[in-house]
Amino acid sequence: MSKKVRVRFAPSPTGGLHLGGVRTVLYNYLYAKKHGGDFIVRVEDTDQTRFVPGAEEYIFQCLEWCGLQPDESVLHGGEYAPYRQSERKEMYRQYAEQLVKNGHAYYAFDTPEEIEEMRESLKAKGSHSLQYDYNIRHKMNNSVRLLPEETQKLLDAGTPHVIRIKIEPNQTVSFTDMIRGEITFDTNTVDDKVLLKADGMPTYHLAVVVDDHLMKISHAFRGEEWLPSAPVHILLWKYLFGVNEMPEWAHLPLILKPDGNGKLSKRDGDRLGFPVYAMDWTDPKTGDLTKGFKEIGFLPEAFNNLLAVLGWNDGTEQEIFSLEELIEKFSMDRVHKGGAKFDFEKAKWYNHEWIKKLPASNYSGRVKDIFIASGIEVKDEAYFISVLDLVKDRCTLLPDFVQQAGYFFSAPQTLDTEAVKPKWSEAKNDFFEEYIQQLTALATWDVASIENTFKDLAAAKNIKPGELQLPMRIMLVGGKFGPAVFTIAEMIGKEETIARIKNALVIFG
RNA sequence: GCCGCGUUGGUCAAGGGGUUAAGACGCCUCCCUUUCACGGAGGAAUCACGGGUUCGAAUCCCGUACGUGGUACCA
Repeated sequence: MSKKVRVRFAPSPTGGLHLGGVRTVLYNYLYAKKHGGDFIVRVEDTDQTRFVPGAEEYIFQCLEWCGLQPDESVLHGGEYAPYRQSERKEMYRQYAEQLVKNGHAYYAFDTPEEIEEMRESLKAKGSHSLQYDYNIRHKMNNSVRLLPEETQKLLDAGTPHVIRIKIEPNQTVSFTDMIRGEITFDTNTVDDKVLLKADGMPTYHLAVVVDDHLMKISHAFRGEEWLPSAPVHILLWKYLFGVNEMPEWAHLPLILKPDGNGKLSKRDGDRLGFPVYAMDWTDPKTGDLTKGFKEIGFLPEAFNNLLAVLGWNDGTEQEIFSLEELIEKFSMDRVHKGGAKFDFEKAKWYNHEWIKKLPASNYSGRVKDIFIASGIEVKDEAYFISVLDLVKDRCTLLPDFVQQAGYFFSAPQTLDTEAVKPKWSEAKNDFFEEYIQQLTALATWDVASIENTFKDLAAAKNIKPGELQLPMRIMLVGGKFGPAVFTIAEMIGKEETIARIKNALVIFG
């Protein structure tokens, strides 16, 4: 029972990486790391019709951004290679044949049209099951009905065929799910799933069992959408390798759309204006770009955090967790059974918390890129980071820094004159004219000097300093936001401060 | 239709026979700050429904409703 923990994430490289997928990765990763095990990524590319160029590389880029590196994968190697199912194609047939030999599977020669016909007639009869199962398999074109010679003849002639699992009726299949406990199925409701397709590729059902066995997977975590096909997998384990060898299962709850009902999909993100994919994904066929969490300005720390607690918590009031803490505290039995609606507002809150929590140097590189893209030049790295640290309380998404810190690097393009003009007066104008003089004469340029000069002069002019601070802020910042105004003056320097006041005076006057 | 799984404020959720049913997001009010945030104090808002079991049910059991997933030679 002291089997080494080995878990796997098995994506199908068909497009963008959905946040639910990332959460599955996360839970796998956390479980593996907590128990000193291995995290494997196996590419499930058995459907050649759904091959999408670039999708596989993209998935690994997403994992890298999240900091969830596999121990074994297509990219990272490992002793159970290859990790791409298309490259393991030859391995699967023998298991399928073995099942046929043992009477647990059979060859089926039905064409798609014939199957369609079968369903139509079943529907016409008012049957509530349209499945290819024990009820109808002896009426179909397969080796259950055919004589062995007939079957052999078709096989020899190279007739296209699949191999289907033969589900015995009137049985009960049950297993223990780490999250849901005992789950039971009646085999009468399970259909004869295709195991090996006509093109020789396995379906997911065969491949997942064979590969989990070959790769010595100890725990299999996947989305709840797989629950209905679990009995097929259990049976396969039973017939092929024995249920004692079977990994422990956990079916993770789904992530639902925020409004209405149903699984969260890319479409919902487009419709509601938030990302669903981890990173930007461009469909190579249509050229359509779908925005990712990374690109709209999320921090990987926040992304992991918010995903981890969407369906899990440690039982305390803690909400902010680093990856290390998650590894330490994660446990599958505290994962929820029910699906959770995704709340983008809360997601943003997590990012805000992480921006505040982390030193700006942690993400200054990314912010710098955003600045450059906005046409703002950053020359002094240390100054840049100190500015970011000063304003980070005001930023929820990385691009917010452009608004919140841009004026430290270039004078505001526009001034919020409406905030000043109604109360503007000759006296205030005089104050600033004279303030410029005094600032120019200032020996030391620091917050205290700038502020004291301001207050002394205001007192001398008999104007409340408060009435002058907002204009001063608009002059330097352009709007009603930002940290203490004298701190800003200190940081942008004497020359720049005076220049901005002068410029504003022209506009206000 | 059939099968599986689920259901605590608008959302994420703690609690698993006796609690004033935590906390967070969002919303509202106030304090701090003559900016915006941060921070702090407060507020509105919840156990899907119906039956049991029990002295006592959000908690256990059974139904119902609702939701959700599956029902492919897709994963």
